[in-house]
Amino acid sequence: MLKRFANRGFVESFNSLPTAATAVAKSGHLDELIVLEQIGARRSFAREAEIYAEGDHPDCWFRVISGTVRLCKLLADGRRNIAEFLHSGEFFGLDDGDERFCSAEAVDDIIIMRFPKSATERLIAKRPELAMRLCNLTLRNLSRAQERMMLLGCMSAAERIASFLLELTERRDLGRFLDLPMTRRDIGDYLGLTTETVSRTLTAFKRDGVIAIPSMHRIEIRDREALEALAEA
Amino acid sequence: MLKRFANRGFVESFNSLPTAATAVAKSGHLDELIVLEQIGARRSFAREAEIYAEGDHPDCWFRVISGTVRLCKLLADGRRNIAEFLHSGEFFGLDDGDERFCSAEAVDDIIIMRFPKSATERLIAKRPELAMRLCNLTLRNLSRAQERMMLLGCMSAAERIASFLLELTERRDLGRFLDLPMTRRDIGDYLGLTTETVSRTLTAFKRDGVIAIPSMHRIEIRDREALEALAEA
DNA sequence: CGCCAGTTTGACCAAGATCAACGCAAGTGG
DNA sequence: CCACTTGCGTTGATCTTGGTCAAACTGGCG
Repeated sequence: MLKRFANRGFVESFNSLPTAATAVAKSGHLDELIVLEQIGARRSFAREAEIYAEGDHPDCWFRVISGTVRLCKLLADGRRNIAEFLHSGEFFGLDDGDERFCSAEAVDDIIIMRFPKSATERLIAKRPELAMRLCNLTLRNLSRAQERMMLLGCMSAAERIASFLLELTERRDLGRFLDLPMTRRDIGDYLGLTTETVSRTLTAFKRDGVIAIPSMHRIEIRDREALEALAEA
Repeated sequence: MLKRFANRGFVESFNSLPTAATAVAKSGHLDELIVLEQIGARRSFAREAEIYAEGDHPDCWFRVISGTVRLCKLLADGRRNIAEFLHSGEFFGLDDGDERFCSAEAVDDIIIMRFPKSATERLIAKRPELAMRLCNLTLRNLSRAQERMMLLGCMSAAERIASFLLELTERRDLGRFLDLPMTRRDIGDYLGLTTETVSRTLTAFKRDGVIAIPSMHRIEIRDREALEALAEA
């Protein structure tokens, strides 16, 4: 298990951005990640299970080992927004203050690593660099959130879906084939669209030969150029 | 010490949330603010001036002393999204990585405090708590971004405008009267609406007696209840 | 085999965008 | 000091996108 931390691949996935890996590798702080591992405990959740609810007291944070997690916010009348999908290697739940800002739910069957806040704080007291590390991770998340505000505020349905597909391929580089563990409704709530519009747009992309849909939860990128043109119109 | 991390007094004052004054007095963290002050330099910018551009190398961060700042993202074809408005007391520009995620511009004439990144890092080396503090500030910003993704993804024009007006009164508690330093276009780009829709919606609110518009950049909240009902429909 | 949740498809509708004209107030220059 | 310009805001008419409602379809799974 610790072997995974010695490997650059892990570090990369931890931050899920390329520059993080080199930064960590150069700074020689791999040992901290191992320490972090020591205070973490594995837990698994079934599809659709709630990991925590909005408003809960945040006493720990998590890293996804396998599967996909969604962070949700609900409005009184049931309208839902998915703030973020988290894939394997990504972290979530590092909320400040007394209440969770979002709820966290398992999209499919998942395994996650749980880090108690108290143990993290003790670790930070010993190794203050870790605070800076967490700060940078949070800044990354903020930057992604800003990206998505742009998407929600400015983009058409087709542009949103194209961006979404490209985001997925970039965050989990699986080549041309992409699996979508989430439902059309999840995608809609993530992109500010209805299931119908998501479905129609995907069908249109298929008709135009941009993608293929071998099965409901699987998509093949057939024309990445076209998708990129659609995304950054 | 760990207790101090949990204490939100400083963070609140720094973000100019309502309880600011009392929180600072109680928390006894003024010393750190003073230290921070020592590495900062005052700078002023005229209305519409650019503080930094998207893609610039981030070598410093800022706190607003007076006036209003906007963080913008642009799409190739000119569509614009305003990621955030920053008012006096609030901080911005703490970007991770090699590039600014957004550009920063002065909405009106402003005075800001500039903190070089290098000096901040030296300060953090001496006072590691500061890193945790900055992390919490960033988490606050992230939480606000999530709030706004909900707004952009789920809400009608009227709900967005109502939320916007309430957000302003909460962030800068000036009683019933509210001044809007930004243009209708800025508001539109912040809320994912056009100027026309912003204008029409404000006019509708005025017609219904919810607000009054004594001058173009000034609004009076006449029926806060109604506004709150509209915002959280 | 039949049920059920999720998906797709179609017809219709409405919110907000777009296009266009006009109003108004703050400069600007003669 | 006043005509002129200019930029922003408001208002109205029309159009488009995506939402809504409803029905049919599909693929797992007991």
